[in-house]
Order: sequence, then C-alpha cells, then structure tokens
Amino acid sequence: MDTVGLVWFRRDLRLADNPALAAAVAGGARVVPVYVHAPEEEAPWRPGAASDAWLHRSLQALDAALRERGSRLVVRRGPTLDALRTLAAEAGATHIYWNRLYEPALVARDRGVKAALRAAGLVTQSANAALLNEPWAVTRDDGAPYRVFTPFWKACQRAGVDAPPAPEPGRLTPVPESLGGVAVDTLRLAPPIGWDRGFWDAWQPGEAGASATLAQFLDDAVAHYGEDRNRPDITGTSRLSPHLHFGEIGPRQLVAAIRRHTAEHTAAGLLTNAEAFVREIGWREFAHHLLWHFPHTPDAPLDERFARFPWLDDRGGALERWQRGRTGIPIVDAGMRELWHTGWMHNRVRMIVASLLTKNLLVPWQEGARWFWDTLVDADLASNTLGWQWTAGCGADAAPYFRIFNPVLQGQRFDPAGGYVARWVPELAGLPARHVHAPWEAPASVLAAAGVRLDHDYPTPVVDLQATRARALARYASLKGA
DNA sequence: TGAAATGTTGGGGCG
DNA sequence: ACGCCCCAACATTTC
Repeated sequence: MDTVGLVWFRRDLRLADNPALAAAVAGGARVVPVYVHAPEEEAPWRPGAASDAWLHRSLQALDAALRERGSRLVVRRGPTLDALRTLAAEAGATHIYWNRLYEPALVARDRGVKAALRAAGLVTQSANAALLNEPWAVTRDDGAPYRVFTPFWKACQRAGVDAPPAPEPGRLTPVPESLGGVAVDTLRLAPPIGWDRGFWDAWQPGEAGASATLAQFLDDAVAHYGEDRNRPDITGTSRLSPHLHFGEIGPRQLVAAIRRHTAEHTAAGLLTNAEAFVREIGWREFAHHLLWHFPHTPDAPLDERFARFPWLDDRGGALERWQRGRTGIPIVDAGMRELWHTGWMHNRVRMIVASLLTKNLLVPWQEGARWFWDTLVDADLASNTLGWQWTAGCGADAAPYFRIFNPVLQGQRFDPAGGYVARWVPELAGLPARHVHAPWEAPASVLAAAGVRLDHDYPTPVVDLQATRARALARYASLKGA
C-alpha cells in the first residue's frame, strides 16, 4: 500500500461501475479522488447554466458519498494539467486514472494532458465508463463509421451490449489532511439569483438520485415504455438523461438492471417494452459514435448541402417567442416552459418544438441547439447534435426534410386530454380537450367560457402552420440535386 | 420517430 | 334488381 493514485473524476460522478476507480483500488493504491474545474477547456461548448446548476449538486453528492466510505473529493481549479501535476506532486502520486470522454475539445485536451503527465514520469490509465462500446470499436465491414442507426445497432449487438458493470469499491483509504482544495460553492456553479429553484422538486442530482430514478422507472413505467414514452402528460420515460450525462449511472448498469428485471418479472409485453428502452440507449451510443467520427457536426451540418440552406434572415422576434414559450401554439409553449422551469423537456416535445423552429420558423438548427445547450440539465453535445440535425434533416439517418410535424395533430395524438398543456400553459387550462391544442380555431363562446381572450391572455400563433409548411417544402425543393 | 393529397374499396341509401 | 352516388375507411403516393 505504498503507491498513491489520483482518480480524476470528470463526468463519471459515481462510485459503482466506475472502472477508473475500480482500477485504482485493484492496483492497491491509496486513492485520492479529484475534480478539476476548467470549463474554458470545453470551448466552444463550455457547459451551460442549467448544466452547471446540476453539476454543483452532483459534486456535493459525490463528495458526500466518498465521505461515507472514509474518503473525500479534492476540488481544484484548472488549467487541468497544472492542477493534476501539482496535486500528484503534493500527494506523492505515481498513477492517474480516469474515464474517457468523447467531445472533440475534451479528446484533444485529454490527449495533451496524458502526454504531458507521461513525460513527467506518471503512469496514466484511462477506461470506458460511458458507453457500451467505444465509438471506434464498431464500424462497417469497410472500416467506415455507420451513418444509419439500424445497422449500427445490429453491429453493436453483435459486438455485445452486456459487459458487466465494474465492481463497486468498499471502504476507501482516507485522503491526507494536507491535500487542500476549494469548496464546491466557490466554483460559482449554482445560479446566484436562484432561478433554478423549480428544478429541485423534479430532480435529485447524484448517484443515489440516479439509482432511485432507475428503480422507480423499473417499477412504474418500463412495462409500458413502448407506448407511454411518447406521452408528455404522464411519466412514461425514465428521466435518467441528466444522470447519464454526468455519469451518475452508466449504460452498463442500465442494461444489467433491465436484464435482471425482465428475468424476475413476467408482465405481458415486458420484454418488448424493455427492449424498446435498451434501443434508446442504443441511440445514445449512436450519437457518441457520430460525434467521435464527425467532430465538426456540433456546428456544421453533416449533409454539406445544408451549408447553403436558405434560412430566414429576418426572423422578426420569432426565436425569442419560441425561447420564452410565447409562440401561441400550445404544445410548443408547454414544452418551452417545461424546459425553462425544470431544465428538461419530454423527448417527443423536443421533436415538436425543434420542427417548428427549423421548418415553420426557418431558424437555423444551431440556434435551437444553443438554447437547449444553455437550458437543459441533460445537455449533452453528442445527443443534442444528433437530435437537432435529425430534426433539421441534415444529419445521419435524418428525418427527410419534408417530414414536418403538425404541432396541433401531435398535441392531439400524444396529449389527448390536454393535461400537459394545462400544466405548463395554465392560461389555457379552462379549455376543453378538443380545443386546447388549437385555441385560435375554438368558437368564441368556448373561449369566453374558458376565460381566454386571444392576444390578451394568450397569443395567436406566431406563424400560419399551413403556409409555413408550404414555404419549407419549397425551400427544400431548392436543395434537391444541389 | 409525419402530414396531406390522392387513390381504392365496399357498404348502404336511393331512384 | 340494378346502377348510381356518397362517403367512410383504408391504402398509396407525394411532398
């Protein structure tokens, strides 16, 4: 027990299934857990405000979990390389362990850090905590990356998606008092004016919160996941996305838990529904695969023809109305307000609001991606990029551009009783279900009875859905064959 | 993980 | 009985 190993936490903020931590423990080292705060090293995609608010609490939760095992989290400020070198010298560490990340800026940063640490005589060891398969481990027979989900996912399953989680450590060695750090509070991650107040009714950041959320999903929702995942008015999804983003739980743990659950329960259709959930984990894998192989895609369309797409120049405040949930289209405004208040939006609604922004409003998808980046607690460069390029029709396996959502029909189909709209757009709560998704078409008597004065209590639509659909189709036609 | 237009089919009302 | 029309229901095509 002579050696000392740093375990450099990044977005793997858990003790279970943490292969870097497990490797340090298995190597017999005295473990010094460290987090280095250096958001500028993630530019041009440094984490947004909602993400920071989550991180603040997740770091506190990690520190608490480490203390329960006799250790603690040492928090330092970047630059990362300086911080790690200094701490290694102070602690007498010979080894540094971490789990890999896949965003372009971090891949480059980590490569440099690794080379410099090795040059300084330290042993470095990285591992995979975030993915079922590494992005480079699954390729087509000709060696090229996949661009279509279904063949990608088949290849993943051939490669195996059932790797067992890494062993959970028991009691850890104490961190010497002499190793100082800064308090999490001083990183100024939490918003000073408390606009995140509404977040924490819905969320419990940290590994314990992730486990509880998974347990609840297995108990309540997974058995109907195939259908109910599209319903924003009920809890039909896992709501694990922020926990996954920060690595408070990992995909290997999810697959293992699903397998265990389906082996122990026999509800009708459970296997099919559970597999639908595993497939969604597959989409997360696909997003990381794409970002690794096409690192320019957070900023530029994968389909180069879209570099010349005629987005609208004069947007007349439409982007701002979309951001603030004042488009006059109820399902869209409900989603944008859910996002603002909770830092999260149901995935079906993300597609609907993204379709409106990129197709009906003709705002470049990058504007939507940036807004999501700053407001989502689960903002993830890989998933965000895939989602926006998919909607805009310029990405891998993208929706054909002419696949334009009608938010009224989507609302009627997936929020049939209007409960989701009533919750987030309370000024429309008095409208009967059959009118709540298109108040501008409701008879005057119905509006009066519900106490809704259009353009007073609630806006009329920012655009005509039929006309802007036709406009989008015309612009798409201009791209064809280009 | 679309929507809307267009085409097809078959039952039922009716002269 | 028969042809005709209407239209809902479903399928196919187009964007």
